[in-house]
Amino acid sequence: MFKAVADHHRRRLLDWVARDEGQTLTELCASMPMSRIGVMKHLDVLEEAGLITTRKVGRERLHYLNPEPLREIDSWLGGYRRRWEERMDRLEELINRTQETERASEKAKEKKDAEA
Amino acid sequence: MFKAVADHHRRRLLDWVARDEGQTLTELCASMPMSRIGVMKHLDVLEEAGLITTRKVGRERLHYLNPEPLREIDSWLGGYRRRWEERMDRLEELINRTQETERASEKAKEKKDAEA
DNA sequence: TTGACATGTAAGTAAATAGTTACATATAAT
DNA sequence: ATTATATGTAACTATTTACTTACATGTCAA
Repeated sequence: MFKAVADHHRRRLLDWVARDEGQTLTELCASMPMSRIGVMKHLDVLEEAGLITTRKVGRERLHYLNPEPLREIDSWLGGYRRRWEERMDRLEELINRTQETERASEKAKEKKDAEA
Repeated sequence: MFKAVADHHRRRLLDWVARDEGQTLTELCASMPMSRIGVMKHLDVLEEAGLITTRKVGRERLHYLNPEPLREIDSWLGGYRRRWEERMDRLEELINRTQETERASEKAKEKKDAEA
């Protein structure tokens, strides 16, 4: 599943399906820079991963999104979300400290200017 | 980058690095079911993707986490998070309706029992 | 029913991936 | 100085991936 969305072509396809559900194969092909078969195979991979479902209507195949499996990625990411927030906090703190230093040296300069 | 974490061995390695930063190559190897070179190559991929950084100290190489690039995955996922919550809501609603129906038929049964 | 259109299957290919063994180098410890 | 430890590099192999072209089937529409 992770591998299914690791490919940027497949992510684009999934985004496309999500934006407008019920598209046919040929409609989806139009947005991709490759042969119909290539697109079909990517869609097969997405379906295999459970990220899209298909329904056959007459001679065409319609594609629908199933976002469910993506929760797995989300929950894996969960543990790391904390980490980059921590980093962000540290960075913010650093910026604050830098600004304090700047303010301090500015004040010193003002004082010096006043003395002169 | 997506491809770097698409592999479950690499995800495990990354989790391992995250849990205890500053581990050496051989320490990390201990947790993996493959040769040292195999592990090294996976770590190289993770480093290439910017997910870990390394520092050489003496004869050993220490590994540190950099969670930053994972934000890209998080933000890509963002658009879909809404989707599965919607689905969840619909499901909940369905459950509520079902329970109402059950309550209704239960009441009907009570009434019938009372009549009898 | 015949032609056009949408999809499906088979088979082949070039390149990337995931792993290996064998050997080389650099540093620490005795 | 020698030996053991930690890492690095090279070269090779098997499998998977990401495509392709050529052909087959199924369905709509005139």
